[in-house]
This record gives sequence, structure tokens and C-alpha cells, in this order.
Amino acid sequence: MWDLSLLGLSDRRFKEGQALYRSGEVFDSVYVIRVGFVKTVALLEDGREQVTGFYMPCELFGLDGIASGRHRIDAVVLANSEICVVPYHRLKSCQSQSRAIQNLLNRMFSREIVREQHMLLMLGSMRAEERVAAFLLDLSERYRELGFSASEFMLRLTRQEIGSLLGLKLETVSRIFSRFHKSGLIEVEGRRVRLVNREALRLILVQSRT
Amino acid sequence: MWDLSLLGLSDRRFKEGQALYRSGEVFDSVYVIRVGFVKTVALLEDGREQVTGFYMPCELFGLDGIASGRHRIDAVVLANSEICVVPYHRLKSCQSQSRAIQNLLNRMFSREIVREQHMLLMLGSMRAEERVAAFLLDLSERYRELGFSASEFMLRLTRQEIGSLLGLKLETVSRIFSRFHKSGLIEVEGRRVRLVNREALRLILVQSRT
DNA sequence: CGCGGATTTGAACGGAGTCAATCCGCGTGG
DNA sequence: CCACGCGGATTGACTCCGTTCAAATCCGCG
Repeated sequence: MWDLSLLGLSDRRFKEGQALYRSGEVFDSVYVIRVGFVKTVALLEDGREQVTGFYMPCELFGLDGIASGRHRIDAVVLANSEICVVPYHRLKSCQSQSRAIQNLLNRMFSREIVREQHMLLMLGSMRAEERVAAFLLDLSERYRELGFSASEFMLRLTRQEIGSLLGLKLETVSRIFSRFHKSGLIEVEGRRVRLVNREALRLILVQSRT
Repeated sequence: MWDLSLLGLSDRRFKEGQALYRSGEVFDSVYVIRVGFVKTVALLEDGREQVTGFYMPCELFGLDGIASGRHRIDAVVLANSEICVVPYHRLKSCQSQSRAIQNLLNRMFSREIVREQHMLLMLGSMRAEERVAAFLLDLSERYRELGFSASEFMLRLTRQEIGSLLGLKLETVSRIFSRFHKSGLIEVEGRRVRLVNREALRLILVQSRT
């Protein structure tokens, strides 16, 4: 697993709604979540915005800034969080001293690329219900990896934010949650979700259409 | 610019339609295009597919395999191409010997992440016309960087493939090309495109809607 | 020439968006 | 303690953009 404790860095606390960085700011550090949740948001010049990532504890983000030396998106914490801020120069020196760190970092980079590819596949090829099903199953899996329940968990995002992440409108997300509930696939109350019939959810993804 | 000539690797030739790697195959190497064009394609279990990337000379791809040791998508050459195949173990040893290479590789990783974020923004937030305009302007810019004309170039992709890349159907792409043509924004014949009014194309992206 | 794949174009459909009303939960202040 | 306000969520009715289906044309190539 991801552990930079050898860097001897301490975590910093952030409050809900606080921005870790904003698009256009000089890139300085990458981030690892210890406790809490973060979303990344890409902005269009006319004000439209798109949630491009949702990050959970132990996950690394902020890598977008390396290419140009400036961040290209915003990162906003979704709840009071503890986040390990890793200055990029520290990371680089570690990287050159330890092949293990080097390989680990390469895998982290690659994992982020794969994550985004999944998102592209979703946004480009899936229907609304499929996206929501994929989203729920992905969350479930990630909570499981963290040692939490895979069948009952909290959405840390509003319907609006979920919609943005999935390329849908909030009303659509809400409607699909209701539909899934009526079909006995999930139970929802507010942001608390319980996956009642995981197999059926997965079927929504697998079954080819016409 | 991207140059791994110090690795002393020679290029290999590939024929149109040939796959450099397929989803599920063991990851071994990354690739740099010398001459030619490559698309990457993500697959859904039911057969649907999504073009996730279109790569031009000097561009690096194949990084998705590092995370899990297996490729997660297909890479297919679009024309007879010369491609530099860089075994990952070679890359790693270079990386540990030279900080310059290490930093360069980090930036390449990051660039790929940023590229995918742009695609996410497109697929999640843009309307069909905006996506096509953004696609054309992106191509134009990349041809310019390669020293080719920024205003007249060849699409290496079919309407089908462009549609897949943009999350649209081929008919929609075709219609929008026609519409742009009628509005005097571009000239199209087959896969040859000329940007007649770049400013107007850019306006399509910038102008906020209602 | 003639075939097959790519492209264009039209007509009709439908899934997700838009607009609007209502509800709900929660914190805040009278 | 309760009224109020406010942002988030739900639901319905209607719209519209992009898809689907279909037909015609183009074009490269054996």
C-alpha cells in the first residue's frame, strides 16, 4: 500500500470546502489523503465545471501539476480531512534514492491514468443507468479495500457532484436512485446507500443492449 | 522534447491495423511514435468500445500497463508506422541513473493525466458541436507543434473513430462537419480538413450557453 | 467494372435535459 | 421552543439534442 511515512511528513488538517489548490496556481506538492475525501474539479472558461475525480483515504492526487508546473484543476476537500502534503522536490529526491519508491510512484501514476480511462469509457459509452451502477460498484469496492462495509456506505458527494462526475444532471441521478430503489437494487436515504442486490447492479453493466 | 535516443533502441515498423498490445496482455514496454499514428481503445464486456486516445509522432503511450502489469486497453496503429518500443526495465534503469530522465518521465506521466482530464471535461460537459470544435483545434495545435500546417491537415481517424473518441455517433460527427462547412468554419473533403475560421471555432467553445 | 467500407443526409424516436413545484433536514435566530 | 430560511433532493411535464434506422452516394481498390 501507499506509505510515505518514511518521508517524515506530518499531516495537515483541512476544513470542508477548503481548496487544496486551484487551477492556475503554481504546482508545489502532491497529496495523500489520511482521513477524509477530496474532489477534483475541471473548469471551462464559461463557468461550467466537471468533477474529474473523487479521492478517498490512502489515495494520491495532484499529479496533474507536474507536466506544466501549474495545476490545471481545483482540488476541494469534502469533509474535515487530514491530508499529507508531499512537496514535489522531496518526492523527487526520494525517488532518485530508492528504486522501490521510484517503482511505487510509477505505479501510482499509472493507476491514475487507468482510473481516468475508466471514466472516459463511462462517459463515452455508457447510458445513465450504467454509469450510476458503475459508480456505486466502484465506491463499494473502494470502501471494501479500506476495510469498511462494501454494501453500506455514505456518499460524500451531493447529487449535483455525482452528476457532474458521471456527466449527468442531478435530477437524472436522483431519478435513477429512485428507480434502483423501486427495483430493489439499493436502499437510499439521503447520502446513505445500501447495496441490496449487487449482482443485479453488475448485470446492468454487463448485459449488452439490443 | 521527448528523446530516448540515448537508450540506443531502434524503431520497429508496424502495419496499418496491427495491434501493439491488447487488453489483458502482460505489460512489457512503453512506446514512442516516430512516424505514424496510433489509437488506444477501451473495451466493455458486451463489445462496445471507446477510443480513449489518439497519438501522434513524438508522443508516448502504453503507460496504463504499469499499474497492474497488464494492459487495460488495446493500442492499434492507424497507418504504417515506425514506433520505438521501450522495454520498461530499460526505462526504469535509465530513470534511476539520470535525474533528467526521471523528471522527464514524471512530466510525461503527468501530461497523459492532463490529456485525459481534458477528455473527461469534453465528454462530461460539452455539447456535440463543442466537442468537435475542441477536437479540431487540438489536432491543429498538435500538428503545429510537429512543424506541420496548423490550418490544413489529415484526419487519421474515420468518422466512426472520431465519434467514439468524442462520445458521439458517426452520423453526428458527419452532420457537424457539414454544418461547420456550411457556416464557413472549415472545409472538408474526406479526411482532409482545412480550418477556415479558427476564431469562430474557438468561439463555439468559449461562448457560454444561456 | 463492381464490390465493400466509409460518408452523407433525411425522418422519426427517445433518453436525458430543462423547468418548475414541492418536500425534506437542519441550523439559526427570534 | 418553534418559525423560518436555505440548500439539497425528489418528482412531474415537457422539450430537444443526439441517436437510430434507412437510403443513397462516394471512393479506393482488386
